[in-house]
Amino acid sequence: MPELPEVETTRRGIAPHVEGREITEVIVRQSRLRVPVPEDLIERLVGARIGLLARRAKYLLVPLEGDGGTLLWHLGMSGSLRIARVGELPKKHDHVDLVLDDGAVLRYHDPRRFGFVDWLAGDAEHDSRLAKLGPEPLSEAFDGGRLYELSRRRRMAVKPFLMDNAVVVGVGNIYAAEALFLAGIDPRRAAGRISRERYDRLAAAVSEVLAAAITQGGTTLRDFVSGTGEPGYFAQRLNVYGRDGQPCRRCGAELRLVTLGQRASVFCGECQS
DNA sequence: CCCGATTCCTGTAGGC
DNA sequence: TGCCTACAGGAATCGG
Repeated sequence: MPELPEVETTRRGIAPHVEGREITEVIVRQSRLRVPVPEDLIERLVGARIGLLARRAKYLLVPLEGDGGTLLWHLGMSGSLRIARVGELPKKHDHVDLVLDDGAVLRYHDPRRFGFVDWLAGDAEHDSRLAKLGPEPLSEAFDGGRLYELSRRRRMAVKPFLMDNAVVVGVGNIYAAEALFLAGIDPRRAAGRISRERYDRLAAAVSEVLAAAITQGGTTLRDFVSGTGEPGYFAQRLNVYGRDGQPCRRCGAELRLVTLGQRASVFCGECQS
């Protein structure tokens, strides 16, 4: 399931194949995604040239040179973008193709259709979905002080607090669980009752786990593959996510499973307090 | 304002 | 073997 490291891995994988290329054809096989594919997407894209790819939170930004606007792409939880070739037959759930002028095809696959591709006029930063996002977790704007200040007098559990995109972006269920384990914090603790020192450790753990996951090419649980088709290897490094009932890698205690904010949350009752 | 519940969707796993 | 159900989850939206 694509979180920030998987989106970044995708961006890096496809960028060399699409940047500077002209879009010659657009094929939409399924327009009913999380956000419907814009009806005028094809006419807006054909003939446009792709600029430098960017990422904001879990959104992939595909700028179109000149006044061509920007594609805002979200992979949802089962989406992937990969490079195919013209003539390669689409598989089930291959919803959108961007055919490029060198015969490459940027192909969007998404069984659960929680993702979407939308078109924005002009600068993406003004889009309402992006405007209210918190800082990037790997930027200097994100630190323990921010977590501490925003959490005062808030009673919600720290794990859903950490997954709030207004607090910090790109931290989904997998990496929230992993960061809390690394920081030794019980995911059930009220966000407003955690000390500044512990939030410093948590912010460092978030940055550490995300950077490590990007280095490993993301986490492949079932079917995530990068833009060039390789799986990610971070799954082997997971300490708690998906490991309930198994022994803690640090102390050997049996990992526990609770539900927080409607999300499965695994933690070690000994190492996290 | 805060926060929990609901919704979208389909592949997979587990029970019987 | 096959049918059925529960579950996975990002983020918008709704309601208390």
